[in-house]
Amino acid sequence: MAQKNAKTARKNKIIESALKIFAEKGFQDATISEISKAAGVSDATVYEYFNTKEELLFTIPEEITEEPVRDMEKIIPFLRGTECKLRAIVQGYMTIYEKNPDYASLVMLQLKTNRNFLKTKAYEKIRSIARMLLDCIVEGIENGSFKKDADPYLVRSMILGTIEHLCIRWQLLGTPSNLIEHVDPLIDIILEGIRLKQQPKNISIHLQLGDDSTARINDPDEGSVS
Amino acid sequence: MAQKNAKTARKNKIIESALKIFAEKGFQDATISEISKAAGVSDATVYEYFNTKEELLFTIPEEITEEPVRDMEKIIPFLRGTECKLRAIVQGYMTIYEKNPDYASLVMLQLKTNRNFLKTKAYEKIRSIARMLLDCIVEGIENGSFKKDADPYLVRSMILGTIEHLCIRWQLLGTPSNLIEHVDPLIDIILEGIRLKQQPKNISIHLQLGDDSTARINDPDEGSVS
Amino acid sequence: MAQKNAKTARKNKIIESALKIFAEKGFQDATISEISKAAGVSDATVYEYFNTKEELLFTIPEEITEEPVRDMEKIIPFLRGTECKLRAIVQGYMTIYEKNPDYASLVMLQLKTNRNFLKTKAYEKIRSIARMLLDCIVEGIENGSFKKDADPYLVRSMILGTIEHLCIRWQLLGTPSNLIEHVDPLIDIILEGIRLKQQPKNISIHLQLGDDSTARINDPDEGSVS
Amino acid sequence: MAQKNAKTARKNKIIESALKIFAEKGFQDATISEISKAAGVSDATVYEYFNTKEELLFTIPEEITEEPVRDMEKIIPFLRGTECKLRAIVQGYMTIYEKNPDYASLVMLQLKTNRNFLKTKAYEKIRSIARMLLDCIVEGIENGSFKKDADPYLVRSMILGTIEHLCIRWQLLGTPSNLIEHVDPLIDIILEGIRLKQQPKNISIHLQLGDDSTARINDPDEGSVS
DNA sequence: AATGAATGAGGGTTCATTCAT
DNA sequence: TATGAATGAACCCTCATTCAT
Repeated sequence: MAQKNAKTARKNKIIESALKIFAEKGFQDATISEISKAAGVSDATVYEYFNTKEELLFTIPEEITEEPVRDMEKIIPFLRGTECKLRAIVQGYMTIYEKNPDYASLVMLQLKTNRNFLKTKAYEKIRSIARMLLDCIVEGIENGSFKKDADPYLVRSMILGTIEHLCIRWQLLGTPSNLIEHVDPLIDIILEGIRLKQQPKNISIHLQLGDDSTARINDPDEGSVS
Repeated sequence: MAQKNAKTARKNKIIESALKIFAEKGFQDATISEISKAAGVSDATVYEYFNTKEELLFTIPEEITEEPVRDMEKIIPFLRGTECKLRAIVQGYMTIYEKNPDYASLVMLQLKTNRNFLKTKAYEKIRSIARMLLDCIVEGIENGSFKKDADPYLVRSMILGTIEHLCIRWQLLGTPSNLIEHVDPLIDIILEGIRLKQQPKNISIHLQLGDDSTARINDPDEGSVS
Repeated sequence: MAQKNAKTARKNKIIESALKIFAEKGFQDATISEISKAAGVSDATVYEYFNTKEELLFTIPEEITEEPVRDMEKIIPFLRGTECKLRAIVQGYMTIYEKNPDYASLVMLQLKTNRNFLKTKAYEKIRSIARMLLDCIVEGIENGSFKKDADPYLVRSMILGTIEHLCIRWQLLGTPSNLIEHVDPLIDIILEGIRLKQQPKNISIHLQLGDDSTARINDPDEGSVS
Repeated sequence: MAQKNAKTARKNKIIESALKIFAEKGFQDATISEISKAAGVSDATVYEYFNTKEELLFTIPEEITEEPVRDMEKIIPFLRGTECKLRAIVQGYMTIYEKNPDYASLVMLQLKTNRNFLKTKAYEKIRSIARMLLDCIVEGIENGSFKKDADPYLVRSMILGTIEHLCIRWQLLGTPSNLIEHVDPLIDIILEGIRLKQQPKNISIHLQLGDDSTARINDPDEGSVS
C-alpha cells in the first residue's frame, strides 16, 4: 500500500516534471535525461513507468483532464438553459488552461499538432468536452433558441478556435494576460450571431378602415401572415 | 540571366520539396537529405541556398505569402463597405490555405507553434493580413456598423482562430473537406454578433384616415420617407 | 567497487587508444570513431567519459604527467646541489618522453601548438616542471653557483627548447634515436655557460724582497688575503 | 608581360592572405573560402594557382625564406671568425621571425609539426640555414675555438631549440616581447659552454728570489708545469 | 523496483575540391 | 583566365532506449 503510493507519487513527479519541461522547451527539444533529473529519478526509471517518450507526453493530458472533464460531465446536466450551459462549458474549458499555463502550452503547442495524439485516450477525453459543446449547440437549435440553419460544427469550431487562438497568443506573446475575461464577450458575440430573434422588427400595419377591414402585420422573416 | 533563372529555379525546387516534406513529416522528422533528394540536388547544395534547416523552413512562408499578401493589400482599399472588406480578407486568407494544403499544414502544424517563427520576416508578412483584418474591424466600429463595445482584438481572434481551427481539422481529420464554403457562414455569425442593429425603437405611425389611407412606419436608420 | 574499476579501466582504455591514434594521425585527422573502435567501445561511450574530442585530447597529458610530476616534486627537495637538481629535472623530464614516444609526439606536435591547451589543467601540471627548473636556476644564481647576470628565463628556455627540439626531431626524423644520452652533454654546456668561474682577473703581485720573501696573488672575487 | 605581372601579383596576394589567415586560425581552421575572400578572388582561382590547400601552405615559407636565406648564404662567407658567423646566422634567423610575426606563427605552430612539410622544397631552404649553423659549429671545433668533444648536432639543436621555444612563447604567450635582444645572451652562454679555453687564465707567479729561485706558472686546467 | 552504463542510429553541417562556362 | 555553382565525403555529437545488476 505504502509501496503503491510511493510508486504513484514517483509517477506523478515524473509527469509533473515532464509537463514543465515539455512546456518550456517543446517535446523535441526536451530530453528524457532532463526530465528524469528534474523528477529526481534516473533515465531508466522513467522507462519503468512509460514505454516511450511520446507515451509520457500523452499521459500528461490524460492525468490532467481526468478530473475537470468528469466534473464538467457531472455538472452540465444540472444546468438549465442552453446559453447557460454553453457559458459553463467554455468557462470550464478555459479555466483548465488558465489555471495551468504549462498545460495550456503543452496542449496548444505540442499536442494539437501531433498526429499521433489523435489516436490517444487523452484525446478522447478532451473530445468529450467538444462533444458536450456540440450537444449544447444542437440542443439550442432544436429548441428554437438558435437559428435553424446555424451549422453547429462551425459554431463549435468558432468557439474552440477562438479559445485556442487566445491560448496560443497568451502563451507565445503574453497577450492577452487573462483568458477568463474573454469568455463572456466571446459567448455574447456567438449567441448574438446565432440566436433566433422573434424578429417582428419592421412591423408595417396597414389599416384599412372600411368593409373588409383587415390588419396585416408582416414579419418578413417568417413569411407574411394574412 | 539564364544563370540567374537557373539558380532561382533550383532554389524554388528546394523550397517546393521542403514544403512537401515538412508538411508530410513535420519539421523535426524531415531530413535535409530527404529534401535534397526530392529536389534533385545534394545536401550541400541545400546549404548553398539556406544557412540552416530552420532558415529553409522559414523561407517557405515568405515565398508563398509574398504574392497573395501584396495582392490583398492592393485590392482591399478599393472595396467599399466594411463587411465587404471583411469578407474579402477572410476569403483571400482561406483561399491561400485551401489552394495549398501542404502550406496550410506547414503553417498550422509547424510554424504557428514555433517561437522562433515570431522573429521572422515571413511572420511579419502574415501579420500584415491580421493587421488588415483588425483595421477593418476597427473601421466598422468607428463608422457605426459594429457595436461600439465590441473588442476588435477578440473579434479578430475569433475570425483567425476559427480559420485556424478549421484548417487544422481539415489537415488532421480531413473534415471539413472544403474551407471556402465556411467563409460566409462564419462571417455571417460574426457580423450578426457584432452588428449594430437599426433598432426600430421609435416607431412613428402616420395614420391618414381617408381614401387612400396608408400607415407608414419609418425606421429612422433607413432614412425617413415623406 | 568492481564497477568503479571497470569504469576506470574503460576510461583508461579510451585514453590509451586516443593517445595512440592522436599521436599517429594528429588530432584533426583522428576520428572518434577510430578511437572508440580501438578502445572496443562505441562512439557514444567515448562521449560518456569526455564531453568533446578536445577534452579527450587534453585529458591525456593530465593522466600521463600526474604521476611523474608528483614524483619529481617529492624527490627534488632531497637533492643537494643546484647542478644535481638541474640534472635530475632534465633527466626526469626527458625520461617521460623517451619512455612514451606516443606521448612525446602528442605533446610536441599536437599540444604545444594548441592555444586552448594553455588554459588546461594538464598544462598547469606540465608548467610545474618548468617552474621547478626555473627555481633551480634562480637558486644557482642566488647561491653564487651561476653568473649573477644570467637570465634564468633564457636559461630555462634553452633547456626546454633543446629538449623539445630533440624530441621533435626524434619523432619526425628518427634522429637522435636516444634522448637520455643527451641530458649530460646538454647540461654540461649550459652549466659551463653560466657557471661562475673563480676568475682571478685582476692579479696583484706583491713582491717582498727579503728573507721570507713571498709573492701573494689575490683574486678579488674570493676576498683578498693580506 | 603585364599579364604575367598581374598573375604574379594575384598569386602573391593569395599567399599573403593565406599567411595571415593560417597564422591567425591555424591551418585546419582556416578555410579556402576565407582566404580567397581576403585575397579578393574566388575559391576556384586559388586552385588555379595551388593544387591543394596544403600546397598553398607550403608555398608560403618557400616565398618568404627565399630572399633572406639567399642573402645569408652570400654574406656568411665574408665574415671572419667562427663566433662572429654564429652570431650573424642566429641574428639573421631570428630577424626573419621577428619582422614577420605571422610567418613565425605559421612556421612554429603549423609547419614544424607537419610531417609532410619535411618533404618540401621550402623545408630544404630552411634546412640550409640549419646547415650553415652546423658548418659553423664544426668549423669552430676543427679550428680549436670549440671543445673537441662538443657534439655539433647537440649544439645546433640547442640554438635552434632555444629560438623555436622563444618564438612559440612569443606567439602564444606574448612573452618575451622581443626576440632579437636574446640573441647575444643566448650565444654567449653557448659559446662560454663550448669554447676551448686558452686557459692559462689564472697564472700564479711565485718568485723566490734566492738560491734556487724559480718562477712557477700554474695553469690549473692543463696541469701544472714545473 | 531502480539504475548506471552503454550504444545504435542518425542528422545537420562543413569544406576542399571540381568543372562548365 | 576566372569563377559561380555544385557536391562528395566526412565527422562530431546527441539521445531515446536497453539491460545487467
